[in-house]
Amino acid sequence: MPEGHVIHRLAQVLEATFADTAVRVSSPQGRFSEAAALLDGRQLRSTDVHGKHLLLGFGPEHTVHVHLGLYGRFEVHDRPAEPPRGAVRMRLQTATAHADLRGPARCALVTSDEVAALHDRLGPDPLRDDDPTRFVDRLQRSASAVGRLLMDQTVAAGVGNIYRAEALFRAGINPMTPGREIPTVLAAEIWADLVALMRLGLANGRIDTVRAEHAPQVSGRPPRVDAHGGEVYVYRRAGQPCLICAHEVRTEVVAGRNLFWCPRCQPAADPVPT
DNA sequence: ATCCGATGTCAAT
DNA sequence: TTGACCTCGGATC
Repeated sequence: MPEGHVIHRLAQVLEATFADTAVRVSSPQGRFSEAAALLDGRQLRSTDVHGKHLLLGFGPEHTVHVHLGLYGRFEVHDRPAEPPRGAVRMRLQTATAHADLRGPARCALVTSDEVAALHDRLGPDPLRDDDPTRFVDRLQRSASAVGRLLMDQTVAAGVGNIYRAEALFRAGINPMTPGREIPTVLAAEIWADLVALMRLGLANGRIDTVRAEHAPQVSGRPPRVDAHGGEVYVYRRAGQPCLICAHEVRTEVVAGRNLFWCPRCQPAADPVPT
C-alpha cells in the first residue's frame, strides 16, 4: 500500500540486490509464467520509477511494468528462496537472494512504446526532479478542489492519500479550495514541500510529516505516532484533536478516498463580497 | 471467527 | 460514481 517514495526505495533495493548477475524469473502462481520464461536468466539492467509505477529493465524490449495497487507487495530478502507460500505472481531469485511480488494491480511485459506512453501520461514526480511549473499550471487551470487534484497522477505522480492530507495541512490550505484559486507562490510551495516530505520518506523508509524540516511548530503537544509507522498531523485522525489547535479533525471522501483536515488550521476562503 | 478498511487505479456506467 | 481487483492487519464479536 505504497505512495511513490516506497516504490523509489523498492527500485533501489532491487537494483542493489540483483544487479550484475543472472536472475531467475518465475511465476509460482502462474499468471506471469509466459513472460517470466522470456526473462529467466537475464540480468536486471536498469530500474526506473515514475510516480507509483516501477519499471524493471531486463534488456531492450524486455521491461516489466509493476504497479502494486492498493494491496500489492514486493518483498526482497537476502537469503535463498524457499517454496512459495500463497500466491506469488513474480519471483526474482539468485543463489543468495530472492524477491516475491504478490497481489499487484499490474505486472506485465511492456514495449518501449508503452513505457513512453506511461511517462507521457503521468505528471511530474516530486522524487524525479521534474519541472514544478507543470504542477503549478495544472493546479491553476482547474476548477477542481485541490484535495482532488493532488490525488490525480497526471497532476503530481507519486502523491497518495497521506501526502495529500499532510501537505495541505502543512500549507494551511482547505482541501475544497479550487485549484485556480491557489496563488502561484503557494502552489510552488506545495510542490517544494512535497519534494522535501517525499525525499525524507524515501530516506527514512517511512512517512514523517511532523518532524520534517520546516514543519509548523507543534506548540507544547507531543507529535502523535501514527500506527502505520509514520508520524502525521491529520491523516486518519478523524475526530481527534488537531495537534496544533486542538480543533477536531474532520474527514470526507474526496476522489474516492478518505481525506482528513483541520477546519481551523485549514479554513475555507472567505466568500467573495458581492 | 469474522468484518472492515486500506499508502491505488481502471473500466463500466 | 460504483464495482472490481484480490491481500492483510486490526478491530470486533
